[in-house]
Amino acid sequence: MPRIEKMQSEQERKDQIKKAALKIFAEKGLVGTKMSMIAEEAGISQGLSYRYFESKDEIFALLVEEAIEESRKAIRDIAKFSGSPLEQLKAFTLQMLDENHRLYFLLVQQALTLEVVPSKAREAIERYSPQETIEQIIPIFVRGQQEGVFSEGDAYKQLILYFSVVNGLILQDAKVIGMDWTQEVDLLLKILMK
Amino acid sequence: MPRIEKMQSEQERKDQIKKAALKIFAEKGLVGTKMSMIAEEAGISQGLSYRYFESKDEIFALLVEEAIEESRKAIRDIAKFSGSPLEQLKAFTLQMLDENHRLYFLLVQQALTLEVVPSKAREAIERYSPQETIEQIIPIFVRGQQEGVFSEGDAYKQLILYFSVVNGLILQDAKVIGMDWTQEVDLLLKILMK
DNA sequence: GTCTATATATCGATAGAC
DNA sequence: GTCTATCGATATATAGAC
Repeated sequence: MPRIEKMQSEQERKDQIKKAALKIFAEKGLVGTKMSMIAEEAGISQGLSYRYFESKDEIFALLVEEAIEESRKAIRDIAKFSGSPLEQLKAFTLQMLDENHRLYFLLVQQALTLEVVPSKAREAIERYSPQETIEQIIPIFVRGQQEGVFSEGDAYKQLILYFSVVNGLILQDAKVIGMDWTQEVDLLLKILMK
Repeated sequence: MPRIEKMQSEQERKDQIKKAALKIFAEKGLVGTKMSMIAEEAGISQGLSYRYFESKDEIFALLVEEAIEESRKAIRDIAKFSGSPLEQLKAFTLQMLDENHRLYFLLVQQALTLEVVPSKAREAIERYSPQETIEQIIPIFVRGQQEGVFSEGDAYKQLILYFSVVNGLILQDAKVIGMDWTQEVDLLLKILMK
């Protein structure tokens, strides 16, 4: 008879470690994160993580892949969301700024920018280009342009700028003085509007 | 007779190491930067840096202080710059995005956000609050409001958002697809405008 | 399964040869 | 003045006790 309870526990343990690791990685980056920090955050001993994961790099790569998948999912969701182009972009922006998504975005940012990443994570990151995100949003933006809501001109260029701005805000949010950016999304969207 | 040539060489060596260190620190952060990376970037051996600087932390703290001084100088310059409030803010923004200033801004960002910084750098950073930057720009912004160029409402809040956005762009710039943000400053300024 | 103790690798910093 | 070799500290990863 299979001991389902035990299997659940193992998965829960893994999730517990991953959750702790995500928080620290997103804040401190790969090299800035020590396994002892992850262990402390998870409330376990330093050595125990290695019963559930092979290495620090493996955990990092795993989280990066999850983060990218989450990002893709967020883009798919925006298409389903019924509303004007402006409302769709606003909803997507709010989702990016959402507490649950922030850590993932920060992690990808770390992987994109800050360090020599493990080869597994490197591969995932290379497949995941900013262009990929933008290109899926272009149709929505163009529709907004046709309706006279968004500025004319190069859609790709404007969206790259916009999402750089949002990404930048997420990066800042963690540290800079407590401010609820979600209230300010309308200001950000002015970048794109006529 | 003093050997001026030798003294120049020593200072030049120091500057060479500092320049290399700034580039790596700005990209990788304090813990992500290895002394071997700095040495390689400067084209010297790993041990030689220690003839010119006491420690990695000392170089980092030194650069942070220089960066903050540069930032303060940029703010002083904007006041001297004659022009409309909009032109002044545009000039300041362009200066922030300028290649020569970017690395310094990135470094301060690293010190503000990513890690446990050496106590010397910590002190400099604590004296240098984002508020300090904002508060000096508020008068310019308010003048623009009175002239009907900028949006009404809380000047502090709007400027915090604006500079978070610019900081975010600088952070992205290093890695995201080659794009000359300076051409897009007018789009950014729309955040502040009516 | 979890912890403590330890082997191994890496990096900051120093010493010594040239 | 610069490099190479090495020490000491710290961190990753493993081994062994419970």
